[in-house]
Amino acid sequence: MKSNATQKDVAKMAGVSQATVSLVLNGAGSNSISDTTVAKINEAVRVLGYLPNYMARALRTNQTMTLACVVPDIMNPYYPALIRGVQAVAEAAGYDVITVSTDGQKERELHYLKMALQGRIDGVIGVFFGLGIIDLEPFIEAGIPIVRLEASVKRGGPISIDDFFVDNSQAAEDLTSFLISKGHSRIAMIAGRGGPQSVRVDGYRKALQSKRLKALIQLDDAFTEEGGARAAVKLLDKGEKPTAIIAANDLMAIGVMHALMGRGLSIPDEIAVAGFDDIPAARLVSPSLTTVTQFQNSLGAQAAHALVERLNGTAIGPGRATQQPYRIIERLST
Amino acid sequence: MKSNATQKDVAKMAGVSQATVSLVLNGAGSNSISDTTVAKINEAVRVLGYLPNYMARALRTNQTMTLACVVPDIMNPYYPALIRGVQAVAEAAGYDVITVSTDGQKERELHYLKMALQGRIDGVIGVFFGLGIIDLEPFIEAGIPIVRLEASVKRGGPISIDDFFVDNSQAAEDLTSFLISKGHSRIAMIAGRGGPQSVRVDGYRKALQSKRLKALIQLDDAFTEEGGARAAVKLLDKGEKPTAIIAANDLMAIGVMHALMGRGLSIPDEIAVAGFDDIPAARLVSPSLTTVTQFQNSLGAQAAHALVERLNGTAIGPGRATQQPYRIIERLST
DNA sequence: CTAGGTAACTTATACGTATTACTTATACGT
DNA sequence: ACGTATAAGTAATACGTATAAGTTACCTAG
Repeated sequence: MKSNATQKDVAKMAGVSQATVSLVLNGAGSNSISDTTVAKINEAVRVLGYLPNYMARALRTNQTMTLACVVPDIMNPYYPALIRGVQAVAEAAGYDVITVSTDGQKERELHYLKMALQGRIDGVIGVFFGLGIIDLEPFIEAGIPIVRLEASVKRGGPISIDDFFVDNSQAAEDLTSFLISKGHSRIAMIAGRGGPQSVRVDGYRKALQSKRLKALIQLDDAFTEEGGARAAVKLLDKGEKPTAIIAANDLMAIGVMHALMGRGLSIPDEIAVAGFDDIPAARLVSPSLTTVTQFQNSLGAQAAHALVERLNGTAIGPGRATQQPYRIIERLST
Repeated sequence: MKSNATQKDVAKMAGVSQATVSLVLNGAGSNSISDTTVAKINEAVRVLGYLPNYMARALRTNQTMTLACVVPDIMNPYYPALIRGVQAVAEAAGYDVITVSTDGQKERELHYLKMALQGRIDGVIGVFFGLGIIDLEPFIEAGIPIVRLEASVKRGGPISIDDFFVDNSQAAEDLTSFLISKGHSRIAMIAGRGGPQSVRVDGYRKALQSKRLKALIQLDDAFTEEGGARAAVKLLDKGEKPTAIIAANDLMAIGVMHALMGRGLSIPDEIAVAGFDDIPAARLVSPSLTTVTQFQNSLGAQAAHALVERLNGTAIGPGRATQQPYRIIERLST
């Protein structure tokens, strides 16, 4: 278990002091070190395979050049695209990204935020289900920049947290109106509880109210395919016969599709189905699923950009809230 | 930007020395510190909201309590399940897990391995496409435990890298035989190049040879849905008319299914389709996809377990190679 | 011929922690 | 009463780096 070469080792081999080694390795040419010395040091670095000790450097500089990307569930196909967007921008700016999965639990969200306070990360991009602005404020005050990804309209307060939000309520309203314009009048909604899900339900309600149509909502605890299937079965067992079903996310929508097929109902002829998120599987199911994309990749990239701006001081002052686009993607399920 | 409280601050508030604070916070009761002092220190910790500085501690102890899980592509639905398995075991053992995506590029794989040499992580669990045992050896010698996840039979050499492997060649052979037993005799295979893909092609070849059947292979560069669709179209355009198609992974299989549907061919009546990996979408497509699961969650868990054993010294000595199970999951596409 | 400027370094120190070696004071057995 | 053992803590140091503050030797302007 031979430990790594240190600057001291390099210095000894090159016949100089440790400080000189450090200067050569970091000094952006602004220092006065002779070419021959630089050459000797570089040679020693090469021979010894020197790599800087990350911990020592971070301790000294108080910078880790690492960001955390905090998401509720890495197994939910919505998030990997987001993460990719973050990684692309962050790495271009010289930051490493570590990804962590919280299950949407407040405790785990806090756990990872505390990693920042312990000096392990320089900043955080996150989708927070459990934490509100009050929980986040201490971190901001401690100098940890945070960028949030949100599902409803935000306004940007005095606290310097940047928000990127997609107006999910409006999106749900649009999607519902879209179905109405297609001739549907008995439209049901299937959703999980809390978070973005309930925001989407609100939008659905609004669209129906404006047309004086009746809302028909079936909730389930799980945001998953199983949850969607369960809710669909419950709905049908109640004797309801909607001509269209909106699910609060694609996983649930796919569950709904299976439940309907299981009952021998044809999609979209007897019942149309639509979802949210445009996960990769939405294109793959048959019939392909009509859904709403939030351009996750670009969303992640912009969030990372904003965070980097905070970190390098390009952006200061109060929190900015930026609206992001969505788009209905019509496929064969409607 | 107020910085965090340190042990020195705690010590001052409690009226003791920094060393005492450290002893109280880490000493597992084996130290002789009076109850009243312990109480004073704990109170000060609480009031100041003290959190240990991770970097300083890691520098001192040479341990980060962090593992890296290195996978080729976080957007490939095969991996999140694996990662979850790793996380569960690692966190139970007190380790944090960071996940990184390499695109299967040798350079990026090396980059993350070097993070370990820089003292940023204690050990690595990885799916390496670009790196061989020769590339890995220096890291082992530097004391970084590595556990590999492999797609073909490994034997466990003198170097203490632990391998968990699924015999993908045998799995492909079994899957092919399964289709033959279902009465198919013209079976085509669609695959990407290199890595596990070619191992699967080998198994397919073996099964056909033993029955004196002709192999029919169509390659594409991308392991994705698009790649699968492209290859299927090419195959059909050649005038081939297989009764079954095996794709080297589920994403490609789903692409194949779309291509076939696009041509008005019914699945499985005219052409049966099977894939590999049992990604979540495999259950969701219609018809649902016959595939081979590798029990990714359990695979990840076992790999993490082995790594933790290396880290705490429970396991020493030469590399162990452990075979892991697979299972054909028959669904409606065959 | 000297003041001072600069090139090319080195010395010393701090970051926050863990840990070893040392110092007291008190208790205890004989 | 004396030596020793133990409890309860402190002082000092090292981990590897970055950087501020010197220190030389040499060179040039006046």
